[in-house]
Amino acid sequence: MSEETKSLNFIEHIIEEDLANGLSKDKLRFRFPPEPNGYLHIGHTKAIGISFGLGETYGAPVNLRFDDTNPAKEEQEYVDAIKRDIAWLGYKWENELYSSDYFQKLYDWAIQMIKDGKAYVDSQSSEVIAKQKGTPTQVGTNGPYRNRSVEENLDLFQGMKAGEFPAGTHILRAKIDMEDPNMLMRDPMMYRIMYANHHRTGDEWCIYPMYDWTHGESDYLEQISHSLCSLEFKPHRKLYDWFKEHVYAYSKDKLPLPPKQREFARLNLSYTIMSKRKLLRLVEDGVVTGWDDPRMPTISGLRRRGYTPNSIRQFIEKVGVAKRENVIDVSLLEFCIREDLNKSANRVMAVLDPIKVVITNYPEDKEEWLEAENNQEDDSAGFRKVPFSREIYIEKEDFKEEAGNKFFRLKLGGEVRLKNAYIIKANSVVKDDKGEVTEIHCTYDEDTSKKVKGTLHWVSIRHAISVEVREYDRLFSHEAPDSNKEKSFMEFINPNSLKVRTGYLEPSLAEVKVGEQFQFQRLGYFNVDDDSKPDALVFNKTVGLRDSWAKQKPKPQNNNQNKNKQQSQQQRSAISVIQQFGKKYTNLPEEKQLKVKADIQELSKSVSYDELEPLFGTAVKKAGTRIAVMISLKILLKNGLERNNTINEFIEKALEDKNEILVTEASEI
RNA sequence: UGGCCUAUGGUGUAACUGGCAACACAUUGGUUUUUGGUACCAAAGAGUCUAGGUUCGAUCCCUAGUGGGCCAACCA
Repeated sequence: MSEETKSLNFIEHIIEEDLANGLSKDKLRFRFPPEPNGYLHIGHTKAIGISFGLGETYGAPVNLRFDDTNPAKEEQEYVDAIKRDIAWLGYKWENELYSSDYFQKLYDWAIQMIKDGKAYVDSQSSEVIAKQKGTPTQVGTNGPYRNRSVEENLDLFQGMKAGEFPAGTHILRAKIDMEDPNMLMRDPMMYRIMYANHHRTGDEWCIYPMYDWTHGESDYLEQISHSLCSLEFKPHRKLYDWFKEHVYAYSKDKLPLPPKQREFARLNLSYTIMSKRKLLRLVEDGVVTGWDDPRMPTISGLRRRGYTPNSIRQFIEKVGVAKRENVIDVSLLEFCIREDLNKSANRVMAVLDPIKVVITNYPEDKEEWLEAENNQEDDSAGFRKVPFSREIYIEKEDFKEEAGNKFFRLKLGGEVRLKNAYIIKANSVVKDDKGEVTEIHCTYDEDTSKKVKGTLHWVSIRHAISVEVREYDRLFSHEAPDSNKEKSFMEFINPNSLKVRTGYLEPSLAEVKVGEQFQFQRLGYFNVDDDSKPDALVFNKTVGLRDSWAKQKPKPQNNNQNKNKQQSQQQRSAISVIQQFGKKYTNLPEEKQLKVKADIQELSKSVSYDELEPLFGTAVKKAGTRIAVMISLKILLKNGLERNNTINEFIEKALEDKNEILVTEASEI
C-alpha cells in the first residue's frame, strides 16, 4: 500500500509493522528531548530530522520536550537557543514541554513504587554504592538498606523531599536485581537530593529525578508512540520497559498507550567533535568566539557560516538512518550547501588577493557600467551594472609571467576574458626591487566574441569597496579528533582555522544586510556575518566552489590508495574468486552463466591442483561450487593434469547428481 | 555472569516475502559553458567479515567464531 518503492529505514519499517498490527495512525506521536545544557549541533539535527521528519511523513504531532532534570547544568539561555535552532531548521513542534512539568506526577508514582516494595531509600555513600554495583563482568551485591520497611522508606523519602537531609545522604533506588547482567538493572537510582536552583521550578524541589526514571515516564505521560534515541541508550531499554510496566499498571485507564523506545546510530562527522561537553570547552577556552562561531558544528555556527536550513535537511536525508557506527565525510555536507546555494545565491565579483592590472589603451578618466547577469541558474534573478575602468584588480593567482598551456589564465603575451567585460592581453609587468610583480600592463579589445580559454573575475579599483573577509579551515587537523585514547582532542586543534583578510568587492554590494548570501565568482559562497556594520562589512566564506583545477596539482595520497587497492586485488587468489562465483552460479540467468563460466575458465589457468582438490569434498548440497570446481578441473586436465582416483570419484559423484548443469559439465570430461 | 548492538565499494544508505547487489557523495574521463562553477554523459570501484548449516537458490534465516561499538556518573 505504500507509495512507489521509496525504501524505508528500519524505524519506518517498525512503524509500518505496528500500523499493520492494529496501531491506529492517529496514535502516532513523537518527541525530541534535548537537555538544555548546551547548543544543538549537527549531530542533533539527525535526531531532529528523524523525529520531526517522521511527524511530517505520518502527519503526527511531535513534542519538543526539554529534559531538565539536572539544574546544575541547565540554563534558560540554552532553552532559547534550542528553540531558535529548531524553528530555524523549519520544524514545528506540537507542544513545548518540560520534564520538570512532571516532577509532581513522578513523585506520586515514586511513592506508589515504595508502597509496592519496588523502591527503597539507600543511605550509603556514592562510593560504597558504586562498589556494590559490581562491574560488567562481576555481579553486584545487595546493600544493607535494601530491605527497609515500607514505612521507613516512605518516611525517609518524604523527608528527602521536605529538605530534611543534606545532599548526598540518601537516594531513592528501584529494587530490581543486583545480579542482573545489565548493570542498569542493578537497583538504579531514581532520585537524588540536590539543593540547586532550577531554571523553571526555582527552589520548589530539592530532590530531582534521574534520567531513567524521568524519560520513559515523560514519554508515557505524553503518550509518545515511538521514542527514538541514539544507540548508547540501548542498554537503558530494559529499564525503560521495567519502569514503564509499573506506571502502566498505575495509570492504564487514563494513559492507554505504552511507548516504545528504539535506537539508531548517532551521526559522526569527520574532522569534527560532537560532544556538548567538548564544544563547551572550546567556547570556555576561547578557542572559538562562541557557540555560534562559524567554525563550530553547532546549528547556530552553521547558520552564521552560511549554511541554509534546506542544505542541512538535505544532508540529514542523504545520511540515512541505521544502527551501525558511521563516520560521514564532511564533503557530503559541503555538497549539500553548494547544491542549495548554486540555485539561490547571486553571483558577484570580488577579489581577495589582489594584483593591479593597468589597461594602457583605456582612457584614464573613462568609466563604463557594464551589464552583468545575477544568476544564470535563476531566470528571475535579473541583471546589475558593474563599473569598468583603466585600473582593475585581479587575483594574484590568476597571473603568471610564464606558464604552460594547461594554465588558462593570464600570462605575458596571452589573452583572457574579463567576466562581463572585455578581452585583455598582458604585455608587460612592473616589478618592485624584490622582483615581485606589482602591476600588469595590458591592452584591451572591445571585440568580445573571440574565443579564449580563460575567464577571470575582477573589480575596478576606483569603485571597489573593501571589506573584511573571514575564511575558515577545519577546526581540527585530525579526522577523528576525539577518538585518540592518549591525546586530548585539544591537541588536534588546527591553529590556522581562521584567516582574515581584506577583500575588494564590486560596488553593488555596498548595501548588503547581515545574512545575505552570494557567490563570489570562481571563489565560493560567502555570506554577510553578524559582525557586519554598514560602513565595515564582514563576510564569511561558507564553502569554496568545487575546484577541479586545484586538484590537478598534488595527489600523492591517491596513488597510495590505488596501490593498496591493486595489492588487495592481487592478493585475492584465483581459487577463492572461483569459489565465490560458484556460490552464485546456479542462480544466474543463462547469459550471465556463460560469462561467469568463461571467467572461471580464465582464472583456472592460475590455479594449482593442490588448491582445487580440497574443494572436491564440498557438500553435495552446494551444487554451484561443485560446478565451478568441475569447470576449473576441466581446464586443469586439458592443460596436462593427470587423472587420479580422487578426480574420478569426484566426477562420478557429479554424474549422479540431481543438478542438471553439474551432470552436463561432468559428462563433458 | 558478563550482557547488548553491529559487520555490504573509499564513505554513507538500500536491496520489500530468500531470486542478476542499487542510489548518493567522493574518484577518473568526456561534452557544454563569458565561473577550471553548474548541467549532461560515461568509467572505475563491493560480490555482502570468516567457517559451517537450512534451501533448487542466502546480503537476507540458523549456529559458532572474528572485528568494531556501548554499558560500572547522586549526567542525560
